[in-house]
Formats: sequence, C-alpha cells, structure tokens
Amino acid sequence: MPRIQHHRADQTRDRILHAAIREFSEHGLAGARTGAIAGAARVNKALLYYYFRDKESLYAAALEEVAGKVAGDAIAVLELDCSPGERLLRFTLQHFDRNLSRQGFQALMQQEMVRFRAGRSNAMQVIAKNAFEPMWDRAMNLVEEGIGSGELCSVDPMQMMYAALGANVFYFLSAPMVKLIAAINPLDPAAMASRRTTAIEYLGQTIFTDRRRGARLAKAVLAAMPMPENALPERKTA
Amino acid sequence: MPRIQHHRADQTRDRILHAAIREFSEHGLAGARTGAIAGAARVNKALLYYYFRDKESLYAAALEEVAGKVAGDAIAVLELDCSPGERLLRFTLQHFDRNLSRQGFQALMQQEMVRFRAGRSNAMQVIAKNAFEPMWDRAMNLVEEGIGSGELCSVDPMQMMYAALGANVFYFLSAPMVKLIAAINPLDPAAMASRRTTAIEYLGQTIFTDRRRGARLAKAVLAAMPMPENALPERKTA
DNA sequence: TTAGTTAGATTAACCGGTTAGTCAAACTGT
DNA sequence: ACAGTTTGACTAACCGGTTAATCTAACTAA
Repeated sequence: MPRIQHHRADQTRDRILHAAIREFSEHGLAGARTGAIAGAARVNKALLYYYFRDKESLYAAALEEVAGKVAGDAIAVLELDCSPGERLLRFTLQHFDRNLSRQGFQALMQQEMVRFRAGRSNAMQVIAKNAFEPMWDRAMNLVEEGIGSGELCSVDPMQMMYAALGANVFYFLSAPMVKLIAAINPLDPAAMASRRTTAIEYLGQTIFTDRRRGARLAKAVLAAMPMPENALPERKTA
Repeated sequence: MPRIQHHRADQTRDRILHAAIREFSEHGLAGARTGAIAGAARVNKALLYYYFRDKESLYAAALEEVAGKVAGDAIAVLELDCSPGERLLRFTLQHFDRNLSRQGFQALMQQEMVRFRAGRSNAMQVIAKNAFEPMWDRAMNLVEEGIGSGELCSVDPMQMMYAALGANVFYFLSAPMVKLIAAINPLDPAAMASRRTTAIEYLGQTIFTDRRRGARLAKAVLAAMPMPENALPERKTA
C-alpha cells in the first residue's frame, strides 16, 4: 500500500502523522483526542479519516513511522565501517541519545509494550517484523562476529544488551521519581552528560577482551558523538 | 486516615480498589472504564463515587496502594539482619521477582512515570514522599554502609542501581517484542529462571570487593529466595 | 423484647458533555 | 469539466458522574 500521491501536498498526510505521534506520545491511544491531532496539524478532523481508516489505524501508522525511523537509524550505525566492538558502543550511545532527545517517541514505544502485553495491539507484529527484526539480526550477528574475532568477551550477547540498554531506559524512566526524592535532577544536562559518559565507559570496560582497547574506543566514540543539545522541549522531525 | 469503619464490610472498598488496580494496569487512566471496574468488583458504578471522589482519585488511590505495598516489601528486605551486600542482592532479586509476578503493578507504575513526565499526575508527589523516599534513603544508606565497611566496591551507588534494576525492567518491558523477533520466549519459566540467576550472579561478581564472597552470597541468596510460581495469570492480593 | 430511629451502604435510572466517525457541499488546480 | 482535496455541520454512541430512593444493621428507649 505505497499510496501513490501524484502532485503536491501529501505533506498534509505527513503533518497529520507527526501531530499524531506527538499526541499519542503524550496521552496514549485512549487519551489522545482526534480533534487535538487535527488541530495540531492545522487540518479538519474529517481529513484524518480521509487518509486513515480510523483512530487505531492512525495510531498504528504513527507507531510504524517511529519504529521505522528508530530502527533505520540504528541499522545505519550497526553497518558502520569499523570494528564490531566500536559499532556496539556507538549503538548503545545512540540508544542513550535517542532516549534523551526523543523522549516522546520512547514513551510511545513503552506504552505500546504495555498495551501489547495486555493483549491488544495488532500493530506490534508488523513493527516487529519490518523494523525491529532486521535491526535485531544485525546486532546479534555483530556480537557473534566480535566474539569470533576475539575482540569481545564470550558472554551471552543478550545479557550484554539487557545490561547496556536496560540501564539507559531505566535512567530516563525513573528520572521524574528520582528528581522528587533525591538531591539531584537526572534530567539536568550536566547529570545526563555524566551518566552518558559513565555508561559507555563502563560498557567499554565490560565487553572487550582487551580492556585497554575498550577504554580507548569508548573515549573515541564519546568524542565522535557529542551529546545532542535538545533536552525536553521535543520538537518534531520534518 | 485509618477510616474507622465500625461494622461489617468495608471489604467492598477493597474490592473496588483492587478491581481498579487491574483495570488501570491494563488500560491506563484514560483507557480504563469505570463501568468495567464496578463490574469486576461486582458493585454498582455509583458506589465508586461513594468511596472515591472521582475517577482520578480512584486512580491515585490505586497507585498509592500499589506503591505502598511495593515500598513496604522492599524496606522489609533492606532492613534484614545480614550484611549490606547480601541485603542489596536480596533487594535486587526481589525486584526481579516483583516484575515477574506483579507485571500489572509494574505496568501501572511505568504508565504513571510516562504520565508524570508529560506534566499531569499530582499523585506522584504523594507516592514519592510516603513510599519511595523512605525506601530510597534506606537503600542509599545501605550502599554507603557497605562501602564504608569495605564489603562493596567504591563506585557510585546510583550507577550500581541503574545497572541492576534497569536490566530487570528492560527484560520484562522488551519481552513481548523479543518473543516476536527472537527464537526464544523471555517469559517462558525456564528462560526467566536462567535470566534471574544470571542477573544476580553477575551483580555478585560486580559490586563486591571480594569477588569470591560475592559469588558465594549470590548463590546463597538464590537458594534462599526461590522463584515465584506465578507467571502471567496475575491474581490479586486480597 | 421490640418498635422506632438513625446512619451507612447500595442501587436503578438518568443526564449532560464529549468523542469517534460521517456526509454532502465546496474548493482547487489542470 | 472534473478528479482529487478540504471543510463545516451533523450524529450516534459512549462514558463519567449525579440523584433519589432502598436496603441493612446497629443503636435507643421503654
């Protein structure tokens, strides 16, 4: 269903889609208001139903858009022209930065995970097949390759991923709570920069057979990928 | 506010509260239906408004109930009569098991984190102060104590927590997706048991100055705390 | 004991507002 | 003229919340 739009304006469809992404991110499927989406896209509500079958289809489309972009970016990093270990460090750092600058997107994905676990969600299958499975395969191959060449420690690749990505997710997920009960604010740029550095350096020292090399690569990757400016305001792509 | 109810039945209030916990867990605040809650509690809808001001108050009450129970259990472990390191291992293992057997509760908390981050949620402050701050303080003191006595490595206590708890959260959060794209099912009892063991043993080898001692304590804790039976069906407390 | 009283607990029926979704008319570029 | 787009107006269903009435059981006074 590529939807061959000939002339001008199917940018309208895009405006709707991105307005939907934001609205769904902030309010969830049930909480989102179609009127609000239309308003944000500067479009009449009925137009939503011209481009999308119903609210849930729009939700699914928004989800696929996000997942596609996320997975695409990730795959680009996984196919970079450098050693498996370095690519893994970059992949993890990118994941942190995505949590940082695209908190709405992450929220959308997390909400969908809950929704899917609760039994609903038919969109999940599509996303998994088209977006995340290719990414997943590449990541796993990468780890195997790294272990095979002797660059990486021979531990279960999954455990490695859980530790690295889990810490990122949990950092931002718990941030609002931590801010309330601890002396620090995890969303403060300085705190984030610190955490970002620590996480990658820690990973560098954990997964490489040659720890010296891991530390050096971690530093190099951190230098090559500066932390994104954006913190909270969350503007859209387009 | 103990609510001095003289006679019989204020178990009704409890039925409503637990029905609400489940409904809100599965559908979120906006998605939950008051009618469904009343139905599940075998009670007329109007009775919800007899016991609770409105839907949001009920939601807040459900959240506080969950948070109180979670924090209470955690504090009990943190005050056990053993070394700080062992208590930390137990605390982390308990966290894993809570994710395992109370997935609805965790979903509720995670959704509220998202909600709070998006700006709404007045309940969060209360929960943080009454439930999580005491828990947090005890955990931090514990880590300091452990480092002071030389049992634990002298790393930032927070980084330690992020790695340990983050991996747990991410494991269950990503499980539905992983099930779709990988050959394994992370929610299969065998897989969970494996992950559970690995996580604690890994922590044991990471945070102790004496790694031998860490490994031994991890094994002991795993033996002392068997994995809960329950996997998915999710029955309530009562 | 008991008839009368009171307060809390529970319900059926209903209401007003909101929301997803529709439609026919109007506009636009070619 | 006309297919592709865009819109204001409309509706049917739903949902949170209210109301007035009923029921239950403990309390009270003779």
